[in-house]
Amino acid sequence: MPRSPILSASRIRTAALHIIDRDGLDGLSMRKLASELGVQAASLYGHVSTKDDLLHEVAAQILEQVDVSGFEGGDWRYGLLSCARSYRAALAAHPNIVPFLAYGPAHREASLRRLDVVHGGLVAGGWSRREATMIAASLLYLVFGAALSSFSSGFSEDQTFYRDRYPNLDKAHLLPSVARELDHDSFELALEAFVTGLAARVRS
Amino acid sequence: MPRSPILSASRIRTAALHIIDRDGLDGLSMRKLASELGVQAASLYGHVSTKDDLLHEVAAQILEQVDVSGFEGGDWRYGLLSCARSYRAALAAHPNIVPFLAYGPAHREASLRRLDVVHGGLVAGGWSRREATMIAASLLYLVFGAALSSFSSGFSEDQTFYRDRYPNLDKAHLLPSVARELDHDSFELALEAFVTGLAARVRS
DNA sequence: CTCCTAACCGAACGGTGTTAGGTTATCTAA
DNA sequence: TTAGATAACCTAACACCGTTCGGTTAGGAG
Repeated sequence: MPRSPILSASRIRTAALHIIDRDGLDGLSMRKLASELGVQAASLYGHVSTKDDLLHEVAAQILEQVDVSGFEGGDWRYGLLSCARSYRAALAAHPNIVPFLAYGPAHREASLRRLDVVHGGLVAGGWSRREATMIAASLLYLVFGAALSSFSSGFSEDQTFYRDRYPNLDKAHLLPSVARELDHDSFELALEAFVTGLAARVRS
Repeated sequence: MPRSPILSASRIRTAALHIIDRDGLDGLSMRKLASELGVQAASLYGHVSTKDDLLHEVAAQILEQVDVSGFEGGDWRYGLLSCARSYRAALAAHPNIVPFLAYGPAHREASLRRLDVVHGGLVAGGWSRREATMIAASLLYLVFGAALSSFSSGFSEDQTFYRDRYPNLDKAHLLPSVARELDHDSFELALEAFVTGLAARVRS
């Protein structure tokens, strides 16, 4: 073999994700990525076919961490809760890439595999196929909505900005310092209310 | 006054939204926008400070259509349901701009004004301020999640793609032809389950 | 020692958002 | 009627982007 490679698909993926986490999705450029790897931009294309493709690979890597094993016990409620929490945790670890992840989850192998498990678990739990599809979709709504429109990255650090303008919002709990906790609690509230509502529906 | 203007902020906004609806968010460039307005790209900057700013103006215009008057009757459940439906309808009318809309809704004047109303309506309905904040956040999760990770733009038209690969997903109801209806029904399911779950919580 | 070949580089193409400075057309004031 | 003011638009350019083509280089295989 000629020349030992200093690049690899895995190293590129790792560096790309690091840049995205640090500089945002728009902060990732092939030139910057190459530069941080000690290489010229053109060299990347020996390992990655396209920037879009690279992003999909990074996306798949993140989605691999979503755990749907909670459905194995046969309890669809526990399956739903644990899967949603795992999903959210995976997204919350890399919030900057969520907008990309949210675009067309149904085209992603890793996403479909998990969706299939969720769907199967729901049907096994007594839901119709159509209902299972809708519930799985709702789960994605919640998870992606929570990861995307989170408070953490939403409100200004300057509390006085909200004072007088929005009488109901001028509260300390909107400060970014507690926003992370609020995001978590809001997601838990939404998730539990959703599952509770589903359970109520199955009983009637 | 010199020379009658052929450009205006409003005309630019309208054309921009039209391009976004037709060609997607990435399909909007200042040069293309200018071209469709019969003008050179630089001319746009007399009416719009920045492309990002233009997008925010378009976003605000869309958010203005969200109706939160449902809270006026004093019934927080109805308020929540009607506001969520109105919100989703506004987003679903222009799905391509949703990824931009989802990014930092808390920085947008129009969004905050509505959030304030929702928050107030929930507090008036007996929820604590913190609970009201979390419920409002949950509502955004649902609405943006539904608008963003919708089935309509998710699954392949080619049904055979899913056959054998994902045994639980190989169903006719995943076809894009019915995906729009499925999206709507899934959102309704999620929304009603969520509100039902909240009502159950308030009763206990 | 030579050849082969994979890994990387330099330079370029067409595209992007944005800006500085110049032109043009119309309205106002003398 | 004409001169000036000025808003609206344009030309040209900058720095960046993703991507490609053709070349160079380093190291193992014969």
